Amino acid sequence: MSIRTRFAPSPTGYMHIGNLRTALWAYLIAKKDPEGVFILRIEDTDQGRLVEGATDIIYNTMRECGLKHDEGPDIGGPVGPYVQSERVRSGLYMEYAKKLIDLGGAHYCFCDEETIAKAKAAHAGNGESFKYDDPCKYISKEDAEKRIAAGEPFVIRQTIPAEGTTSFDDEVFGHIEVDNSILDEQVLIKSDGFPTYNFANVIDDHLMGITDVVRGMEYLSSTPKYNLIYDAFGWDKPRYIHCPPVMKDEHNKLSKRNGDASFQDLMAKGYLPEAVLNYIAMLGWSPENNQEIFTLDELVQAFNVKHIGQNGAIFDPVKLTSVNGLWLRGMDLDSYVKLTEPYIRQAVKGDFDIRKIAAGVQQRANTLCEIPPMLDFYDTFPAYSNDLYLNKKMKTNPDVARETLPACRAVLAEITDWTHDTLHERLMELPVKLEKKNGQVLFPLRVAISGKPSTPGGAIEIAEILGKEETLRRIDLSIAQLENE
RNA sequence: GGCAUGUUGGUGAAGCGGCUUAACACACUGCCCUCUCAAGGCAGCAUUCACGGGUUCGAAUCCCGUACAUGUCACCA
Repeated sequence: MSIRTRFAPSPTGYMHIGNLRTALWAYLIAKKDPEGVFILRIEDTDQGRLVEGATDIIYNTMRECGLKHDEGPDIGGPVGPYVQSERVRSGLYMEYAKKLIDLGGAHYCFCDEETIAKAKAAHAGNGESFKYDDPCKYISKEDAEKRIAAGEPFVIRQTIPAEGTTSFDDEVFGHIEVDNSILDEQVLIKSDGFPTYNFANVIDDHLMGITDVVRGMEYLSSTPKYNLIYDAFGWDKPRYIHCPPVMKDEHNKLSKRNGDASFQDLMAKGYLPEAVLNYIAMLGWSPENNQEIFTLDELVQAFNVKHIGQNGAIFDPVKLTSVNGLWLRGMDLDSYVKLTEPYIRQAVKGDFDIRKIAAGVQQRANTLCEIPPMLDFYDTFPAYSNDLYLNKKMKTNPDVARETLPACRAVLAEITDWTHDTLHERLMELPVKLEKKNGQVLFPLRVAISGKPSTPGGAIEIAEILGKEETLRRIDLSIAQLENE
């Protein structure tokens, strides 16, 4: 049987990184099987928490990442609808809930919240798990139905066997076993007629033929309850892959509430979707070899549930930045130019060769946002201090500059073929002639035409891009500044 | 508080009884290269795997206890 996985987010806000990673892993697990199907399902049974536009964010993020689903609300599929609120309307969950009541796996409950809260308060601090002993369990079905017909509000709760244990084998955490006595008789159908996550999720996973349930480990301890439902219906249970959390630091999970990085934020900060995906795939998972950079397709090939770890992984923006830089540097120049031109143009409005500027920046920028600040000296020659000529390693200082700069100027003024090769050839004659080191000639030149302590490119590259006229103009200004000191 | 799960360096982590005086990557430090900064190359960076006990000829790897952390105990997902 081919693998079917699903990503089932609630449209309650932005897509955070932990969520995205769950989606990615679910995708990888499905796609590892050539016949595998990856499904997108929207879980919007909590009408009160819906956030407008949240569904679009989910679609957009998935699309930007290249996580294409095979079935989902927007593209349909054989087991739709793929939005839970639409399924509610067909009465589907209620129907299954009633069936479950007949099978002894659930019961009607008329207790109000106050009663339950009181029972809980009375129990507090006695050293045991609280479990509400629902008196409604003992109401006969006939009586219950009479009360419902009379208009009394009700919920449907799961009925859990008082004794015994329930266990399952998680693909990541191994064998998990709990006493039924501590399992909560959770609400399956709310008083508004909507199912809870706990119920809708089980029903839909079964109806949609999900073979591998991939979700956060916060569900680990409630999984036995879900299995009890599968068992009551006599359904096959899926494989479970519970994912360890993605943490912000040692103590806190990444969460949107704290304003932690969402996928959108990372895009705005100049990261590539491919790099983000690449990085988060490895939060809690590691490949069998030492490969670090993976395309999505390579991830599909390399991914293996057996190598998912059990402990929470801290999201490290520094490492992400490094991975992003590797991606950026690995691009061919054409694609790089296309990608970065808007960023370059933020800083460079003048008529310069964008391609050459891009080439200089490619080996240096780790994120797209680092690009503009590197390039601010092209349009306007910045004010700078003569102290910039002082560099111990290069053995340069303002005096050296006073000596070499005029020589550079003279050589450059004569060049008619303003190309990288010619500039290189002619400029490299100078150190020999002046009996200086290369750095003593080229370092001051670079400072003199850029006005910056560091630049994306050396003197020759920058001079080439600036053009002859502007280069000479800047040298003249710099020589004048040196003499006025 | 009950229950569940986890604990390898600053970070991600490999390892799952001997090949480990713990791989790899990021970060950091130093050196090399070099027209700056990067990139690249090389080297250094846990004598030790939360702690305590046990099993074993042998343990990061198995068992028990302690501590700590996270999750869960909602008509939220």
